Formats: sequence, C-alpha cells, structure tokens
Amino acid sequence: MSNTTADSYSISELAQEFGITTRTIRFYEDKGLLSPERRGQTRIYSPEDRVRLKLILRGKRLGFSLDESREIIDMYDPAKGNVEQLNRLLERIDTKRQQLLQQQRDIEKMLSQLDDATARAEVARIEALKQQTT
Amino acid sequence: MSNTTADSYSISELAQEFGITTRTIRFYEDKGLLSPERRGQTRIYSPEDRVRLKLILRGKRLGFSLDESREIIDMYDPAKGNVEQLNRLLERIDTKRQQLLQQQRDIEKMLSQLDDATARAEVARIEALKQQTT
DNA sequence: ATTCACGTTTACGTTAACGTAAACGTCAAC
DNA sequence: GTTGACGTTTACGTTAACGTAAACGTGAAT
Repeated sequence: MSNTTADSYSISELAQEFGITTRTIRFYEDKGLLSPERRGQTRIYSPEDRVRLKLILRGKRLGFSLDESREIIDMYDPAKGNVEQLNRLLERIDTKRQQLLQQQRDIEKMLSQLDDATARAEVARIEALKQQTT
Repeated sequence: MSNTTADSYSISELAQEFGITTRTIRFYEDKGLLSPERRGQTRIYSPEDRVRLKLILRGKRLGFSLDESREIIDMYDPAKGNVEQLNRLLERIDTKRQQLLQQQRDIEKMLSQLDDATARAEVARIEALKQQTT
C-alpha cells in the first residue's frame, strides 16, 4: 500500500499526507463528500478521492463550509444536463467566482495592512533598542 | 444620529450598514473585540470602532476566527513595546502574511478550476440545446 | 496463540459563533 | 398615558466540524 505510483490509498495514508485524522476523513464520508470503495470492511481511496479531499481542504483554508466545498466539487462534473440545470449551474459558478474575487480584494487589503503593521513595529523596535539599559 | 459626517454611530446603524444583527455586535463586544463608550446604558460607537468592526467582517470573509481577527487588529498598534515583544509581534505578522499568501494561491487554483467548470458546463449546455425536443 | 498495527462502528462531548426569546428601561410622539 | 421604536441584560438553544473513547474485527508477525 506504500506504493510509489500508487493508484489507491488507505485511510491513514491520506490522513498522514494531509495532516488530518482518520476521524475527519470518515466524517467527510458521512457528509457525502467522499465515497471510497470497500474491500470487505476496509475503505480504499482512489486518486479521484484524493483529489476531492484536496479540494475540500483547500476550501477549508479559504473558510468554506463543507457544503460549499461539496458544491464547488460537484460543479466540476456537469454530467446530468438539462438546459435549465446547466443555466443554474453557470449561475452558481459565477456566484462563487464573485466570492473568490471579493476574497482576493480582502487579502490585498489585509496584506497592505500587515505591511503597515510591520513598519510600525520595526520603528517601535528601533526605539526600544535605543532605550535599552543593557 | 443619522448625521452625514457622523463621528459616532448607534448599534443599529452599524448593524444595518454591515448587514449584521445587533446581537452579533454585542457578541463581539463580549469577546473583547469592541469596547464602545456608553451614554448611560446606551452604546456609542466611534469611527475607530467602526473600522475595527470592518476588519472583523473582512476577517470573517476570509474564514478567520474572531480570535484571529482580534490578533490581526491588535497587531496594528504596537504601543507597549519591549524588544522581545516586538520581535514576537513581527514573527506573528509574518506568519499571518504567509497564511494570506497561501490563501492567494488557493484562490488562484479555485478560480481556474471554476473556469474549467464553466467551459464544461457551456459545452454541455450546447449539447443539451441541440437535443431539445421543443 | 497472542501481540500489534490498522481498520471498523457507534455514540457522546466540545467549541465557536451566533439565534432567539424573555423581561425590562426610555424617550419622543400621538 | 400608552404606544412604538430603540435600547438593555440574561440565558438557553442551535449548527458545524470535528474530538474522544469504547468495543470490536483482522491479518501479519513473533
């Protein structure tokens, strides 16, 4: 199972790779975000499962809920298409895009705010160094 | 209180402006993120309070916890400075910066993923249009 | 045969971030 | 003087996202 060109993974392999617990992975399955195959009782994860997990964790880093991540993941596969559904899908994709663009703006502002904070702290540090009794 | 160049705000003014409830604003105060003045029982919010609230909500959009937002806000004012503290502050600022840069990368990937999804959905939509019985 | 390492299910516990409701004060308006 | 609109405090409820623990199965190794 510790194959280099592995095309399947155990639950603990994935847990270790992504720095999460097996409990978390099973929880995601409960919530319908993953559905690995079974060999007997044991779960076997495909590369696709791994990708889905990766997307979930990326969503987490962006503050998305599991439902939101599920939505985003499902957007990628418009298999079952009637026109109305696809129109709604395109709508939802665009909504997510707007949200991400908003986040980009927020990050820009925070980063320049942190630059300000750095400058201030450095100035204060110089002052503190001058005052040192040592 | 509905002054154009207002330098103070009521709780409901802020709630409406930012699309949150007064309950939420009081909650932030409980958590030590805001400390408005009082006129008798009533809370009065300064422009600085308003900015702090803005920063909190920006943090929320980025998936930050209230504690994280508080930290970021506090970083901006290195009033009390001994050298050691300021060094640690600079460390923490840098950590946050790394986190934000990671988020930028995550957003980039998600955006291009959404572009893919859009393309796929549009293709599927064309197919569905061809098949229409109408 | 038993000891591990790893897996399983089931279930109760926990934390954050509010929602919701009750019960009350206050001040301008009718 | 009572009715709103707006404010307050206090407190219990709720949801998401897991943590933690118990109790057990299973296959390879000693």
